[in-house]
Amino acid sequence: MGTVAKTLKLLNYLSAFSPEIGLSEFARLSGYDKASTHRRLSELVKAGFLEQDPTTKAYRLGAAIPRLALVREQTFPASASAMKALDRLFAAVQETVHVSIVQGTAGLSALAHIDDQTHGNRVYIEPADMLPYHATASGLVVMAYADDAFRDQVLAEPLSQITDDTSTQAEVLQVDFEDIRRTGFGRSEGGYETGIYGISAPLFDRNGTCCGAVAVATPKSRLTEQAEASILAGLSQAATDITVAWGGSIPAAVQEAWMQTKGN
Amino acid sequence: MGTVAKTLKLLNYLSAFSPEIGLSEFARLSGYDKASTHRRLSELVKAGFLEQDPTTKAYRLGAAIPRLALVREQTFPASASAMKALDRLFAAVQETVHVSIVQGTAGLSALAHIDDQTHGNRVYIEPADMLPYHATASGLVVMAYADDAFRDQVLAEPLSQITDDTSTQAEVLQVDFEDIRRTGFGRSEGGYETGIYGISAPLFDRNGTCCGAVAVATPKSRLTEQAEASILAGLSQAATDITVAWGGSIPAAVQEAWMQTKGN
DNA sequence: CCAGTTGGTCCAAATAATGAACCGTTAGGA
DNA sequence: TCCTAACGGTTCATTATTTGGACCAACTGG
Repeated sequence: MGTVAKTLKLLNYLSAFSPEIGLSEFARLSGYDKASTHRRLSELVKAGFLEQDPTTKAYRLGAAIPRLALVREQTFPASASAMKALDRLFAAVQETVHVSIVQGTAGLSALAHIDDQTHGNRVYIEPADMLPYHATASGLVVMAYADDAFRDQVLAEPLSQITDDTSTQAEVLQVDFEDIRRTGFGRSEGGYETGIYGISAPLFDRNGTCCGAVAVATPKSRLTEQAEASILAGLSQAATDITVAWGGSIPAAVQEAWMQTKGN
Repeated sequence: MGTVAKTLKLLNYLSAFSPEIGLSEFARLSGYDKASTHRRLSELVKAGFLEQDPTTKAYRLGAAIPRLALVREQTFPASASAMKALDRLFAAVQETVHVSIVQGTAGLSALAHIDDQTHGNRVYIEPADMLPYHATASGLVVMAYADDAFRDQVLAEPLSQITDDTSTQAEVLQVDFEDIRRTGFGRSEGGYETGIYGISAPLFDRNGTCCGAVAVATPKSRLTEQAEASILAGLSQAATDITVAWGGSIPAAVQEAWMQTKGN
């Protein structure tokens, strides 16, 4: 692994749950010594990717981040266009919805979300949280439409048991992937949070690669047949809208799968 | 310069004007050979900071960027809180307004902006664009309140002549800085764009460091005495609001300077 | 068909990263 | 009060990585 990769990996330890981390903690998390870790952190600070609290000495994400995000969003308004489609989807299903994008083999991260505010029993999405591929509807649908090399790489690493219902065996997941490819929708029943049912549809970039997913999360109790039909229709519409807005197109195989599934 | 710094510098060549750059162009811009540049770009792609168009082979900002931006914005909602203050400022002055933050010695970058839509003759802000310290009202006010080491570092590099009215002599700027510290407001008359008058106020972080600026840009023709008084009042209010929202506070010296200036 | 461009690769030489041991400081406990 | 253990940070001989000239294949315009 190159020096740059080791250095940038440090940024991944920062999250909404631990937005500030000190030197020793970084060293422990990364498995490197304090000297190397300190030099790496200093370089990230110099580049504006981190900034250091002068009193607590802890490191947090720096000013270069929002700048680069603006450049990307202005060039390629992924977030804005996703939000428009999410608005429509939310209006149709009245449940928590979100769009997430592939972050290498590490997982998916939520790019945009609308939280259900109407029901008492609702699902929250933690934005910028890394979602595991094997335990979420979004992750499963991305895996199902990813190329073999990517899938093998993800499955090669140990799959964490997040809830009692998480599938951690590659063989079981392979069967799930076939189901997903047949229906065009990903599903996860309590694999990430107990009692939460997730349904997802894949997003494709201009190269035809599956680069993310749009998903609805709902307590299983509210998932009537009628609600599910509305969710499936909304998801395929949203996935198409977002994919087109991103310059891609839905593969014919996926469109056919959707037609068949919704026809039932 | 460390390998990481050289690698991350590549990201700075991407902007709203050239959102995609190829290998040879990167090598030319960075002054390094193609072999090293290629390895660096590949590492950034692996880390998700860049992605490569498989047909044109050009590199653009990757999916890791929006994720980190969300983490930062969720931890520390700089953009959201700035936007609230900008809304009020815009309502008061009815001219193009923006908030920009320090990006090391490279310049300032716009974090949020509201463009004037009402007038025929209006000023546009290019978000995520790097604003030079010596040629903008925002840059000048930051320089005036920066520590000597930072100011010397910026002035040590050659100052580009952007318009005919740009001041490029350090001695002239030093006088400007004294004016700014006396009034509490930065000013630039056509230094960045001919005919545009900029007025700015400094923002301070929790360490008391000047970390950005809020500014109003207007055609000089609309800058009546009355309009200017309204702008100065709006700017000091907005600067205070944003600084407080960011966990900082306006130094007493700046508050006094504002009082005196507005009292005239 | 050539000259000049593009993206990308190879490998010996040059350079930068590494980490055990170290320092100064702070915080808590006996 | 002392003692211990944590913290952030630094030093420097050892070690591993980066570097860049030369090279290749592919494409483009004359």
